[in-house]
Amino acid sequence: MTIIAQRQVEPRYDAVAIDRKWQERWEKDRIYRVDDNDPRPKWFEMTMYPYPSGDLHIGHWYAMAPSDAHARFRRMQGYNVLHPIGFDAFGLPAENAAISRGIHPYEWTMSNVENMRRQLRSLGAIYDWDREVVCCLPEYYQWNQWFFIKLFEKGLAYRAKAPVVWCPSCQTVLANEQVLNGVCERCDTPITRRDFEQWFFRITDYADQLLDFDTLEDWPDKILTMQRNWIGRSDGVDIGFDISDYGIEEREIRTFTTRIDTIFGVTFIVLAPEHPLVPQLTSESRRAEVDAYIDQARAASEIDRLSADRDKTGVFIGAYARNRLNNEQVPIYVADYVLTTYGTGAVMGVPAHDARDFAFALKYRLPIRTVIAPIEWDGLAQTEAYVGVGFMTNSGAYDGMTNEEGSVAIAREVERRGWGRNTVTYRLRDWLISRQRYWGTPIPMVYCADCGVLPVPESDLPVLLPEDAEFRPTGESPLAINDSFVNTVCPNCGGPGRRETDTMDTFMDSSWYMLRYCTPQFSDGPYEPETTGEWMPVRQYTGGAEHAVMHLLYSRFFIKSLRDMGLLDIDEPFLRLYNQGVILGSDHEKMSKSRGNVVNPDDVVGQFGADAVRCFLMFIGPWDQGGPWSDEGINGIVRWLNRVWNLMEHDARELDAHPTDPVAVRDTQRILHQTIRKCYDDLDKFKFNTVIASLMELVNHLSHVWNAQSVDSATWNVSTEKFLLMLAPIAPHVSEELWEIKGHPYSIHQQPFPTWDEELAADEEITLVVQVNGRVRDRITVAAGIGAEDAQQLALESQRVQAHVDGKAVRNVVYVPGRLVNVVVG
RNA sequence: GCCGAAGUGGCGGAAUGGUAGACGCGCCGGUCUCAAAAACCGGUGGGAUAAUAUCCCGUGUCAGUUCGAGUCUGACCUUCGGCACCA
Repeated sequence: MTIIAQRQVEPRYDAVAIDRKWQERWEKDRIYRVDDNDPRPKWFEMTMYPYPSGDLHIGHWYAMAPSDAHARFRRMQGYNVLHPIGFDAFGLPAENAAISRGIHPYEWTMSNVENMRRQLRSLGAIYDWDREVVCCLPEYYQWNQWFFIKLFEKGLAYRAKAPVVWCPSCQTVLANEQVLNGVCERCDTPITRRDFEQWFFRITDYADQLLDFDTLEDWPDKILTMQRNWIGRSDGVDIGFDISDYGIEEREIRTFTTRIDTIFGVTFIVLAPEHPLVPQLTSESRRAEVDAYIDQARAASEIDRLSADRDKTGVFIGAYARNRLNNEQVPIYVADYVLTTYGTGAVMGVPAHDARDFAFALKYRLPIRTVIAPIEWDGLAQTEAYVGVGFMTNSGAYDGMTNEEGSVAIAREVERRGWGRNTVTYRLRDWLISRQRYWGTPIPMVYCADCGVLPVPESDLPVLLPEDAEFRPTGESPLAINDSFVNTVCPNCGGPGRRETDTMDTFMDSSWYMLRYCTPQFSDGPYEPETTGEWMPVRQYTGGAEHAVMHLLYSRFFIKSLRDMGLLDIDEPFLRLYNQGVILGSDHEKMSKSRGNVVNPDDVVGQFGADAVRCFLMFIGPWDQGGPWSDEGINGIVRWLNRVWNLMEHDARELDAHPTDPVAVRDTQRILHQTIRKCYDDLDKFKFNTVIASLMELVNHLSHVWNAQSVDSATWNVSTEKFLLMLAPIAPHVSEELWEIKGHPYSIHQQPFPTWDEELAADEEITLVVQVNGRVRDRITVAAGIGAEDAQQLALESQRVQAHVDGKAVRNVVYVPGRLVNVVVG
């Protein structure tokens, strides 16, 4: 034990026994069971479900405890609240654990789920366990398959070649996280890329709809910005450069540009290394060099390739393309800063007006021709790319126009001549669904030599994941070597067929799990439409900001596609979103075993009880900012709950033996009602840290009046009762126990949240700050409703103000009602 | 690199453009005790000063807007998060 641990404050009540007592009682009485037919308005509040990694981390508590407090608050506001929990149970870690420990992924996952269920129960949350969703079970994943087929039938699922990261030594596909500095994490072999036929969802068909956030009620601006940037809509022109001289099928290279106004400045063309025209256009004398370059480029990650810091590299392929606007022949290069996944995979190089092209031209000594003249241009050679506005120059008939005018005019001309067209490009790419792995939902498709690619008939679902599959890396996709799985019959002709052996991305599971929570036992479809329609959309979603662009975009796409298939009549899955931050170790670093700063929730809950841990996590700081755990800091919360316990144990009748001070009664009343108002507002906004701070202030005040015996028992009883109700959502066990001790009827969690009276919360007197030239010089106590003239007069009469005015002329007096007077002199 | 966020006492943090540092930790002093812990009471940004009088400085840096800036604007510095097969 460390010195700090010895100084730990202990609860003065048996926290563990109270936790257990009430968790069992609530379970027995099923007070958190959610009834679809409850007449109160429905409120669906979800927190992102956890991956069953093994043990509940304090980070899970940080995500779950405050969201439970918020959901409890909504319950106390009179809503029928659905606040469910489940497990995101497919995924790579189960397979890694299986490989390293020889346990089947199913067993590893389900034993983790079992353990985490127990740990999650210790939170004392309002989860209705009858609605738990575990998505690696066939009852769940069969509907992934059902949805996949629906999307396929709708034309939203298609197959195309796509590169995967490949380890040539292990002969297996790697996830990005299995690659460390360009080598395989298992065997240190440099990685390569291979093209596989894989399944995609056409999320790009929904790009513009996904950019429309109008029907969302409250999402953080930063998430909207990240989604907007991720989708990356660019308006520009798709324009062809003529290559008809080469006698190949393609007669032009299609490029995409947002700066068609700079087309007269094109001095080269760059193709992505993966561009299909590269092998066809490369001259024989350049082929060896080009091929070597492509091999090297394909090993690099996209992040590296796009890095502007990195030296631009490329190779001339020995071919030229003609710029139709000025009939110039420009050289064609292959370079890895151009990506095949964006635009057309080819760009026109305009070094004078694009920073990347400028760096490239400098390196390969390509001409740099200014075609947009900056205002007050000195005509000298450029030392960097000029991306601003200006006048068209060196641009034939367009010279003298502003570049905005030139842009419109050139685009019109290009379109008229049939050389190109106005178009929109997105950075967003289609959603790659296929994973060459075992532990996921089998993709329900069959390949027949005669009939082609066919979906498994609905009546044959689910396509079960075979239990006996070899999931260790062998160079093949795990399901591909399982003959009894692969071999099937064609659903069309009855002849031999082969099953698809890839599984689905786990983001498929999380794209619709909110629907399953509404009617989790329903067996005739993924969800029962009527009840689900009553709960959906989710009114409040909480989770980490790391899901800003993938999960949250995929589920939005999913719901919109279901709507368009007539399966559910809503536009968005989540109306409000709140992102909690990250809990750090007490050393302010991310928690990790190697740093030794990991906090085990079972340990601290066993020592202080669930409520102290819940409250401390909420008290650390603003929930969206995260913050460091502190072994010393939790003492403050334990001490506070002890003080609360003390106060609640007092016998209020003792107060009536002493004279009552009307000022103390009025102060108590006012502070109580101000606290209710503050808690109500701040709980609504997830500002738990200030909720607890204001409850502490109320407790401090109640301690003072108890010590002074200055209020009557009625005032005391009203105050303590309302205090406990405000404590209930954040500390459900202690508040329930004290509620019982004070003789109130079970359960505190079925009571409404207290309301405040504005008149009782109002201040009669306020402190008016008096400034001279913006510096505080005096504070005067005045009636709350004081008028401007009286306030200004009082301020000017102040001795301290007079000393600073010091005979100088008063030029202005600013009065902010209820706040301050600022006397401006000089 | 691109995109996003954040910088306030010894520490976590509070503050509709209007008293900077609420609340808590820690620390200091006191009460209680044989003693310690716990508990309770009081103090606690820095500096000048005999002073709880008064004055000056103070919210990453430098400018700006304003009667008034932690808060708004611009530039810069630092730290953190995401970047499409971790989920």
